Amino acid sequence: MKTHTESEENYIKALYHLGGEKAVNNGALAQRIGAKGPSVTQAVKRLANKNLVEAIPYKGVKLTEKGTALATHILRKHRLWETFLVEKLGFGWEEVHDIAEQLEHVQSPEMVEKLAKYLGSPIHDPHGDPIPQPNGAIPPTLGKPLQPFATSDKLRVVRVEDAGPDFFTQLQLLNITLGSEFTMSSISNFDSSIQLRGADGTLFWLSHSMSSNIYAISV
Amino acid sequence: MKTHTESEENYIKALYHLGGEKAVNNGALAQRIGAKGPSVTQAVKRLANKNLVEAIPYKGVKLTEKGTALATHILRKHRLWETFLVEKLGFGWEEVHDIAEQLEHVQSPEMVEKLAKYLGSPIHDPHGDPIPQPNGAIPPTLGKPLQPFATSDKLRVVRVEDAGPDFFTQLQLLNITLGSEFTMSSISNFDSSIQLRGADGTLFWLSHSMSSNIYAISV
DNA sequence: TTAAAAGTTTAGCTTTGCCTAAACTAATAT
DNA sequence: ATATTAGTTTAGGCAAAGCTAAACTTTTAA
Repeated sequence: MKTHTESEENYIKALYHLGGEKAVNNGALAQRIGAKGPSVTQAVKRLANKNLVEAIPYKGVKLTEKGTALATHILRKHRLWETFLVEKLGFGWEEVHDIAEQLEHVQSPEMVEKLAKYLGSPIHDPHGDPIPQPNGAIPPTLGKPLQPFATSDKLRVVRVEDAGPDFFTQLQLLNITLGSEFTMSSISNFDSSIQLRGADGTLFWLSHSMSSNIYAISV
Repeated sequence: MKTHTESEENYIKALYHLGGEKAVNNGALAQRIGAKGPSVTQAVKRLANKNLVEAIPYKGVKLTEKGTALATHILRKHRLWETFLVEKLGFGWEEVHDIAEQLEHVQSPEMVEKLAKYLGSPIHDPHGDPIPQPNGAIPPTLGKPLQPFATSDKLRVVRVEDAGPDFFTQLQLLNITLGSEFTMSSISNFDSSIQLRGADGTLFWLSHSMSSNIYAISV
């Protein structure tokens, strides 16, 4: 049974995030991985030899079916571990990404499934992102940004973008977590900032850059 | 902040198990690591450059204080993860070693301490082996083999050696786990096999090779 | 005490994975 | 339409980590 290096897995993950099915160019991949162009060209060759990607020189790279399957499996592990770190160990949202990045490379199919069961077979991680299922199926990505909602709509926060530590700190200050419910109070025509009313009646404003990283559903 | 490769950590761990303070020779280390002599000689040089070991050519290698500290920290992680895998995920004794071997390389001091707390700050792992504490202190190694006990002594199993999958299977068949209590029924002068009586009155024999891997205390 | 056997190190090769500098291809702007 | 710029790939280097074969110590046995 073939196994993959961490570097290989990181390239596969990057390709999945950047393109999914579509082709990705050298530069984008290099930036994402944090390596230089030639290193990427070389790495892509190794991946192509293992039938994880298809590459056309000067044009771009894309995942094969095999590569996509590997990517979703790694993503499953990543998001299960993030769930573990937050729900069981008490880490904050913002702290778990780097640790999960290490844990996702641990190889043990039995452990992954036991972990999933232990966590209650979740289908969304602590950020609200879908957790790929054992068969590779991806649960629906929940919610839409706040802009489209209309005044006096009731909404529940179901997902947040990973927009860096400062974003998470701000969420914490505003007491916004997954599952929080609000009523749409008003939208500024000037700068697209949004006013929400909390369950306890408190009113507050969200800048556009905050609200565009917060996803909600109607309730 | 310096970090170490997995290979380096594996050598440090091997040295700790083989020698502790004392010097270890090339051959023993090679066997333990599963590499050939020249690879070991080379690896030892890298470790010496980082002040993790002291080596005298043709004589042997031993851990420095820094190396020992690293070894106990890795061992702490290993045994905490084993505890997690057994207590929380429901793995059997025999299955956890290889997975813990991967998990022990994950770097996150905060996670280690949160994990420890989550597990109830254990001082012994599922095999009864002591878990090094954050300051490097090693809790006492519990129990002694069964031979020294006298007929009609009451004893509790507190530790088992990792003597391979077949050993664990046999323990399972005999219904022996950590905490099991028995009465010493008799000892054969012929082949040193031992007869125990279980709490439920059942009598059974243990071969010498079984009993010498089982450690108990008087109760 | 010296010769053979056993163990260790050096020398030199391989792959992974990263780098810089130079060559090459593609895109864009006059 | 061509020349410059931007992006990509080759060429050649380096470190980690493994290997085999050959050289060199150390130990053991005649």
